[in-house]
Amino acid sequence: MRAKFQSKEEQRKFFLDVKKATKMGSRKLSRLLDLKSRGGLESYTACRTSPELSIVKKLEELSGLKANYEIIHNNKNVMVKRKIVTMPYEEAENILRKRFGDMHYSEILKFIEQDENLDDIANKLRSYGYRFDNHIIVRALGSLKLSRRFGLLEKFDEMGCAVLDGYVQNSRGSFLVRFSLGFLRQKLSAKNCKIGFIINDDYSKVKIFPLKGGKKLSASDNRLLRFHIPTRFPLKHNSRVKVLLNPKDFGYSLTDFVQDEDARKLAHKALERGFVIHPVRSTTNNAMGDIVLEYKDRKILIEITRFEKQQAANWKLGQVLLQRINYPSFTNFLILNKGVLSKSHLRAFDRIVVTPITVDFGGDWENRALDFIEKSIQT
DNA sequence: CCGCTGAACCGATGGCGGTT
DNA sequence: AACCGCCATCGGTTCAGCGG
Repeated sequence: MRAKFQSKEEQRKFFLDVKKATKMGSRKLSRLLDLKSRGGLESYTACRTSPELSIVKKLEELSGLKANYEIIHNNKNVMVKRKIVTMPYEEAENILRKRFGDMHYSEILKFIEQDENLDDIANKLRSYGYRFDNHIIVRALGSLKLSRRFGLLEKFDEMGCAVLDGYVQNSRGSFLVRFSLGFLRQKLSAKNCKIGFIINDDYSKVKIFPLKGGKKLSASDNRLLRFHIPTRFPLKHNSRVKVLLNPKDFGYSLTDFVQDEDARKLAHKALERGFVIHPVRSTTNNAMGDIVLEYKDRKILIEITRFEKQQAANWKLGQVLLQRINYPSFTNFLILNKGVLSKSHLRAFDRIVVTPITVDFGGDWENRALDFIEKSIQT
């Protein structure tokens, strides 16, 4: 059983008062109470833990003082819960600057960036002649480390970012965010890519960025990438977040992220002509066609198919209808071979406002398609 | 005040399986 | 290929206590 004081201050005051009243320090008091050492009394005085009830009672008897507390049954410790809580960044910076000075503080930051072990850093500081309480300093160091990782030092900026679908799940005390980016998976895991992340205000978007000394962006299986987010961030089990990343940060461009090969070719040419690639990546799942371009405030959804049989037109018709329904504000095009569409197909595409562009997929088909798109948008 | 240590806890990482 | 559910293990961080 433990004694729970009203506040840490009251607890500290009680132990100090007892020492004063009895004219004894922790050493003598511990001996009197038959304690193994005086460590416990020190911890109680420093409010690291809430005190054992029997000890408080004996101290009350000894000193004649009355303590104000409630009794906690079957609870080992009520004051300091066994839950890992990171020190706020500002507090950590304050403590470290005050204790080690600006110069050594920047050196500490360097150690953190190099992902040095916290104990190693503490020991290095000791080797400089500093003396300090591990309990506080290592926590402060841990705070610096995590604050960097959690993007607490960055501003949320989604300029130039690709937007991907992420899935959140609980995973033994932390959230696991997974997202699909097939081609990048192998490259990033080969590079042993470390990342930090930053979450926007309404917790709907997570931006990741490469960070030395960050956490690993690891592969979940053959296809998915994933990373952990601590439970201190209010995400939800089995929910979705948008995962944002700037391809440039990772040494890629947005066109590299285009999944379909023909669409990627088209995207390259389109960029040269002043089109912009829509940040939300087209996948088979979001029915956003093969690529979405932006041009003069228009969003242009393009589906590309090399099919030559007429049956293929039937199912493309269904596919683009789905795209029209999901993204009614977009302007839709279908790039395909000549002679695939019958007259009734043409009427159908016209009805659902999708413009077919026929090409031969040879020579410079990309620019010819883009010519067509530019022209049809201007009218 | 300070420093050390064992252990609890949790995050990171490696998987597996299955469905759409 | 994307989506989803879950497990096991390992090792780093933090806590609580002991003691200089």
